[in-house]
Amino acid sequence: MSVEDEILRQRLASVREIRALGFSPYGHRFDYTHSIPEVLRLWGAAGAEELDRNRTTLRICGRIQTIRRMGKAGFAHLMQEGERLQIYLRQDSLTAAEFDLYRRLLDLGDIVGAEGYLFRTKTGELTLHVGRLDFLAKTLLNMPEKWHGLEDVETRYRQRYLDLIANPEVRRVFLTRSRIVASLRRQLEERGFVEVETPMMQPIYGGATARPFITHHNALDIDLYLRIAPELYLKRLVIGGLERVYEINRNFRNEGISTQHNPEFTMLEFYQAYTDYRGLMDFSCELLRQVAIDATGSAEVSWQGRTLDFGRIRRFSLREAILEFWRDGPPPTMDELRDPAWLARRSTKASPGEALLDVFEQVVEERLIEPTIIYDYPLETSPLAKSKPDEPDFVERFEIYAGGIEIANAYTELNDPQEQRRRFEMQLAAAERGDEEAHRMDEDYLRAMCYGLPPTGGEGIGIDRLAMILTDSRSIRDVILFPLLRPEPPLGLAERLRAAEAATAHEG
RNA sequence: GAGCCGGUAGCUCAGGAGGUAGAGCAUCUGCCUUUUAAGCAGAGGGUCCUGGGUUCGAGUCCCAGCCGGCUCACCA
Repeated sequence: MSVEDEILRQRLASVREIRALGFSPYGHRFDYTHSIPEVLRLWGAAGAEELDRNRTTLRICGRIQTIRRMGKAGFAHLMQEGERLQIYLRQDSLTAAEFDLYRRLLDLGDIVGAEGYLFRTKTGELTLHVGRLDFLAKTLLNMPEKWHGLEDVETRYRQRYLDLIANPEVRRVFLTRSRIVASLRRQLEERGFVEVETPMMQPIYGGATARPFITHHNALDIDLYLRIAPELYLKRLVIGGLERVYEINRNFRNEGISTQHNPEFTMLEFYQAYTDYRGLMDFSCELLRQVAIDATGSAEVSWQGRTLDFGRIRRFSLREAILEFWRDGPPPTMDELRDPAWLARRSTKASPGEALLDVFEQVVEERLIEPTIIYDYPLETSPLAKSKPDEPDFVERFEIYAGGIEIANAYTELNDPQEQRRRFEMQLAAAERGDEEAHRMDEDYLRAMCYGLPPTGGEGIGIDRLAMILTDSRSIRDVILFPLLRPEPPLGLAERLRAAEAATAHEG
């Protein structure tokens, strides 16, 4: 018999004994007077005499993290909400059943409730002297090892609950992620933005360049696409008079998986009527500075051994950045960056604009460690952005980089329907040349634009990537609770549970 | 999709010139009423990822595959 099956049988035998002693192995409501973090906050600094003088009865609960049995007494640590408190149990303070429960039937990972009073041990640790012990939930499988936690990356992702139990820093990462989202919501709400939800299943996908997931609706007998972006729906809402809207939700892109890409990822998109990309740059700087403070306590964030200052976000135009960050010999001149022949020598891309962006991505992108705004992008790569009045081959668009990755993309929205029609037609031509990711013609969106989209600025912020930066995480999987993995083969657990149940039933 | 690295007990990991598989934690038994990586004494536990091949003999060498990680490509 394998170790796991042996443990399974032992634990199921314990379940029967716990019941026989009058406890419930899968308990019931437990009204604790204080959570463990509350206990630590209230009494963490209280001295031994003070605790003895003001002896109060508390009820606490949590998962058993360590247990040290010493004959007629012993200690355990209970873990709740990421913090732990020691409890002390002794034979002469408990009923026979309670002591038996503690002595023979508690395993690491079990969830218990305890009532008692606080004291300090010889070594000074705050500890609950238990007068009543309650059983709340049994663990049937071995918990991860206590010294090293859970290291196996695959298990950490597949069984995130174990990761959260065993690795306190993982818990902190996801709490920080939650604070990031809360901070963004609060800041947007304070400025009058309205949160909305737009379709995830779309008949025509758009708003980004990516391959989609396709699904099927049976009753309507139509294929639908999981959205690659909410952009076109949010702008319809701006047309409808929701002048400040935002959505924080999932996008789905049928592309490769990497440390920076998960097929489903979370995006904040917000639109503000009557502003432009300059206005959004200023807003973004405030937004990111405050998010950094709310998430980490400081606008200066440590990332992979460097310090990123979200209080001072640099700004370069795309072409300035190429000159600034050029490392491969003497930098080109601004005239060369404007010269299609020069660009064609530097990139295999079809058009000068695409080639310029290609050069930027080769030369600059990974060097943008410090938070940086890059603005003024080539028109060809931005089918939904308004062009610059004085430079029609470029659009009023910027991206924000930090840690060498793109975390935001924003532009002044194109609001001329005839120009939008021409851009769609350019995309169709690209699609005919074989560009799988080219934008589709979206006449329904064109119709909406024909009713008048006010001058508007719109921005998307990649929440997962922002969370990576603000939690010092190297992989997007470390900030997504359940990243996509290939499915596991069948576990055979139901069969093992059935066998163990049959075996212990015979013993009983 | 390509390259590199990895997969040994429930967990964390050693080991391996080819010759019956190791530690710590966890589990079980015994002792222990202020311990805290509790301690002490003993015991059980393995498809060394899978399938082929070479060999008297493969966990170790070779090939293929599976799963994962990293890098690159695509992308945000």
